[in-house]
Amino acid sequence: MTPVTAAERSDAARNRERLLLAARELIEQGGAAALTMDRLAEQAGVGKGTVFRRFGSRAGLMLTLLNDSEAAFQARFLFGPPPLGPGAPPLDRLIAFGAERIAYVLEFGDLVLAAGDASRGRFEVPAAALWNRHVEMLLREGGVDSPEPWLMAGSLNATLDPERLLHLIREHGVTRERLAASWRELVTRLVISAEATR
Amino acid sequence: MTPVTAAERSDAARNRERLLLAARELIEQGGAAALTMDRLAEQAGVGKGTVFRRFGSRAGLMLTLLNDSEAAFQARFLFGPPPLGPGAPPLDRLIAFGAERIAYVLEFGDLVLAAGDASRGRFEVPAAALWNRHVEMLLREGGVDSPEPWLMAGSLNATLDPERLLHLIREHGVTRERLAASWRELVTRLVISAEATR
DNA sequence: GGAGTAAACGGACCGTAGTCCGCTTATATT
DNA sequence: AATATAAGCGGACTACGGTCCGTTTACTCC
Repeated sequence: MTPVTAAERSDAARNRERLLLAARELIEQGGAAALTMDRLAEQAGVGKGTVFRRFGSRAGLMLTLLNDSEAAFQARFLFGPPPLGPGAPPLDRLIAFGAERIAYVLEFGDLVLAAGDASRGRFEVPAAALWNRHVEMLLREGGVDSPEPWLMAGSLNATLDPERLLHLIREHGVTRERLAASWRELVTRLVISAEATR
Repeated sequence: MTPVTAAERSDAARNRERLLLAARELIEQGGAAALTMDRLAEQAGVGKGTVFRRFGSRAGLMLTLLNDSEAAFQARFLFGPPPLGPGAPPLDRLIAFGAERIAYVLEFGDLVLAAGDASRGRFEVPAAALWNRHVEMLLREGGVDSPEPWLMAGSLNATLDPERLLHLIREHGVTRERLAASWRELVTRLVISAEATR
């Protein structure tokens, strides 16, 4: 039986495994900065062209490396237990969403940063569209009836920009808790404003 | 009389003029993308090392090129006529501030983008600290008593991130007016929330 | 098994930002 | 005017991300 999508050639599959393994090794040793495309190719015993054929760009590679944890994060806010997942009041879910994003950025810092370096900008990340829709939905449920909910949600998400968060943490010593509290204040005020004008 | 700060050597001054002139020429011809450090050095008839000695980095050069217009912008919101400058209600000034920033980013698009590429991140831009303080002040005057006004102001400014704005405009066809309206809605809701909890 | 073919491969190559260091020159001092 | 010196200069050099294209190889069909 011929597969609908052409099957991956065996050498391609083998090289993908090698590359992913080598990438994780390099990062474990020297952080994301130590992962250059040349070194990766060498470490994996593969030509440089192969690396780019596989992942498109350095940012694409980082995205692939983050894929699992990103999927897990998405599953948690889409289907997981409250307050992050469904079942809790929208404001609580919004607050939890921000706190979890901050924790996520903190955990994978450099990787997330490097993943955002795609030439077409860090707003092309497919996941970003999902976060936007999620925040948009929670805002609407929270009574924040915006004429342009998509833009409003985008504004809120811009607030969680990894570069900004990491800059505040690393250069200004701001703690994760303070960032989460600031996010909480922001979204709470929005919901309050919706209640006030009802 | 010896100047307090060592005077600039005459050849250095001459080269600075040459470089700035050449930079504006290159940008006029082919946009910011056409300004590479090698080309700039060649066009100005100086060595590459001189370019970097003068401006530190490509981002530093862009910052220098933007210096005048940035100073003008600052003067307008600090001392200019209302509603941007002092004299108008804080909410009106906030709204105007966002609208003007958006217009600014739109006008100098690529330059602003390139200026944010500094290795140490686009939050080191000295001007950013000023915008933050300004927004912080307007929030306080508007009754938004935040436990961490600095972070709250930073969040709002993150919303005006040039990369985000330009992405929305260029890739999604969002107009300046819609962006300004979204900003207006955001800050208005914050002020409303302050009034509601008074 | 052999031939045909499209996918995958590899590494030389390019353009870029940024560094380094031996040389040059403007300026201050006498 | 001669000298000293530190600021300035230039361009070869490096590291990096990304592209290109001639060559190799896994799979398919007979």
